[in-house]
Amino acid sequence: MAQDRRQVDAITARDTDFAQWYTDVCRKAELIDYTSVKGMFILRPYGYAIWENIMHILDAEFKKTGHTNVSMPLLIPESLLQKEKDHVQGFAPECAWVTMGGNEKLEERLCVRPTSETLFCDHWTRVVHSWRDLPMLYNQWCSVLRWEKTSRPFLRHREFLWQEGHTLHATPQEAVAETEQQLECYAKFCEDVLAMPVIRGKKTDKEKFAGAEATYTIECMMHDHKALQGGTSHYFGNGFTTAFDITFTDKNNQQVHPYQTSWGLSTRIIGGLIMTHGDDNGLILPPRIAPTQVAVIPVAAHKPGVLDAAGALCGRLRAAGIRVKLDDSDNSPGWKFAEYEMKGVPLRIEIGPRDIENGQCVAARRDTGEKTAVSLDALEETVEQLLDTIHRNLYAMALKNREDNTFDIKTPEEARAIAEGKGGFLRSKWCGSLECELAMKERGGVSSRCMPLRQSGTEGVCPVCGKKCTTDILWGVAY
RNA sequence: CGGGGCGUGGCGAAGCUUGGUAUCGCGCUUGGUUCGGGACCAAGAGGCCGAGGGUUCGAAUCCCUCCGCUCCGACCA
Repeated sequence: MAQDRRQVDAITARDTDFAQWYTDVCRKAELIDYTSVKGMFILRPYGYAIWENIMHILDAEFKKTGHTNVSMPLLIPESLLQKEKDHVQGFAPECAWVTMGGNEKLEERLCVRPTSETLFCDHWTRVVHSWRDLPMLYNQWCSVLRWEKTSRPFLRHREFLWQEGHTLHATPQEAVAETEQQLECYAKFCEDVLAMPVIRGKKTDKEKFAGAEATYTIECMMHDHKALQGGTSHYFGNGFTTAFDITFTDKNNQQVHPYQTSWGLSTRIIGGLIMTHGDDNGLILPPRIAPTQVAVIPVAAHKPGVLDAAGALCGRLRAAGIRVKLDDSDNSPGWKFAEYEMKGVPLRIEIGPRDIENGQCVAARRDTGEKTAVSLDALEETVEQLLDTIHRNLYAMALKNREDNTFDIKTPEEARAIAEGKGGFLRSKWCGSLECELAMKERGGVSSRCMPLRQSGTEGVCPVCGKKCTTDILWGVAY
């Protein structure tokens, strides 16, 4: 891997200062711009193009499982937000409020939605009557607002884009199955499209969503060994539906409360993408999500035949369904190489007079830097293979990073030593008590990430209280 | 919200201690030569120095207030 040579001075070296590297990449790859309001970010065309691809792919998946899109209001009356007490306690500290309409003070202040459970519930009280109305399988693509104190591009915006799925079911079993199905949908998406290995797990009571009965998560490890929650799926039981008095008549002619779920994935995942795959030369985008999969660079473009050959090559790739961009600007080839590396384009193709003579082009992989000559006779197949190889290599490298940095720990102090050193996921047993979880934070400096769905089933002892228990849990430092 | 660093053409910086005509690199524009890892030459354009107030004959520079960015904490599905 020829990655030790940094081509782009403008980007801080990743291992020198990871946080600065991250910010540099967001800016230099033209993903994001700052605005005059703290915590509000602009997704520039290239950044938004990544989100558009995420939307298209996920939206199609949601529709395969029967979900439909809706659009809910931006504002929530305070009285509505307060109907479920755990929920309002969780969100009230970070709500922004509208108090004026024109020049007049509003009778009741309105919260800018931080999440829309209450809006969906309010709607459902009016439209759900019979078991025949269930399940309700709704989703919306929108932005929400949370008044965060500190903000970072993609990882923590005050306003961020996401999708929030909200569903209602006749039985708890059905609702739990929905929660699990959507978690798996996110996990597959991360692995198969974003080349991000994830751990499917369940949050502890302390870490679960305000108002939820159970919260499921996919946890990803970033290159700096910190954890990022990639998406969540919640099972609500009938807590909200009881608080909002949503009822339906079941098959036995009984009035009962339905069971509810919600699940969300936000632009934060783009931050995860950057921190999972990026390197010293900038962003690296996995091929299946990259807005541009192949950048074609003509070399000595002024010489006869070069631009034509480059154009023909692009046409063939485009016809094969590959997202390709021809850069015929008058920047030098070297400038273009650096530019597309910074922007994480997975594959670059160079074509110059020498190649044309030999009936070939040169393909350069973004992940390894490796250059190979590609015969024009086998162009489409070779490019498709290379893109596929890049996806698998990115996944494998991310997985190796996670496996190499996951450690078994026996005490909170052992956890602290690792967390304060190189960091990583820390694996132990857990007795299930809040006291021990808090002690891990206090003495170990780590928070619980999740209890993996795939449990070993073995018996061990809680690292804090020493009680015998079987639950596997992962700890770590999170974004 | 606490502690540190920072704010000067589009970007990155120097100038501030010791007040006196706005400086450099990159980028941008035009023309020419180049073109296989961020090319070169020449000529240009572009800045009420984050905002507001004060001190002074005079403020990028000194003093106060505010805002923003950033890092570390706290907080945060």
